[in-house]
Amino acid sequence: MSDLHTQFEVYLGKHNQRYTQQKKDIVASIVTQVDPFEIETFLAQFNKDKRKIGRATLYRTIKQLLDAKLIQKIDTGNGRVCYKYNQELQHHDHMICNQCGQLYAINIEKLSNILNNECKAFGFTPEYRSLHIYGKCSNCRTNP
Amino acid sequence: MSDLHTQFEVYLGKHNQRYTQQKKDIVASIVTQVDPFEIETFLAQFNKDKRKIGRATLYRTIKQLLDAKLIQKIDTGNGRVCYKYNQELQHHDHMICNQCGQLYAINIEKLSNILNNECKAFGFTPEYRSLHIYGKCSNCRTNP
DNA sequence: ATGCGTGCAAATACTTTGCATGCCC
DNA sequence: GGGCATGCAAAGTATTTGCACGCAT
Repeated sequence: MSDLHTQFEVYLGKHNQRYTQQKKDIVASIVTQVDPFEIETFLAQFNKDKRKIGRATLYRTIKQLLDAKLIQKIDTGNGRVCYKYNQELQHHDHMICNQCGQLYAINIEKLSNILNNECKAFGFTPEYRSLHIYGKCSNCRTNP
Repeated sequence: MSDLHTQFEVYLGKHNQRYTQQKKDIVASIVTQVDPFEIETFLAQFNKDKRKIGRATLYRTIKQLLDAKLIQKIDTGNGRVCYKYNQELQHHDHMICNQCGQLYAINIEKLSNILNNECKAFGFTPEYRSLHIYGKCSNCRTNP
């Protein structure tokens, strides 16, 4: 049983929603997707091997997974959209190279404390964060 | 002359694109938009007062502004999309309430230093960042 | 039996593109 | 005059929704 299953089950439980067979199938398929996937491709591939599933159901499940922050929506900027399994839920901090597009996960110890304090001072209760730093990685700086 | 004009002009110059009257009009209108705006609303409002502008031109300009990181695309998650002027290019830090969707800008002094140091240690040259903290704002916590 | 979840199809929203025309260098 | 930018309309893509039906409690 992969983590995604468990995490999604917890989420659904909290929201009084059922973990149906369709949702289980979708999740099982998502964990096998290494790269970001598009809805139509996913659907086609899914309906070829497995029991059929409706587009609406997929979108509804995707929406819940997004809400649970278990997957991520990626807007490619050319009118296409894809979704990606958020493998490391604990690492929301990333450096992204503007040149080669490579994504590096970082883990800044002190950050959580600082941010929690800031939020507290504001009366805001933090639950989740996403930090993206864009720039140039060492590779691209030395071999432009 | 607002900053956005200048910054966009620089961007267009770098990319050998012209800063046409239409683009100037669009930019002039964007800087007056306090809140995130939707394309259709923007277009309707625009074409009421000012010289007419085509939807395609707006989208093409929006794309360039996005690429220049001068505006930001926001996916509300209910099938609607809006765009927002990145007022303070230095301030990308926001708290976003998961319940009411309200966006609060924050300014954490120490953050830039810490992040710069982290990146430096990694050989990464930072240029721009976006920090989003999701949670619950004080309003929604007291009036759920 | 009740109610949530599903699947279909239609509706809606968003974005890009081909092409003719216009404008700037 | 050449070439990029615009505007229109149409095409393409993405996502939501109404409704009837099914399945689990």
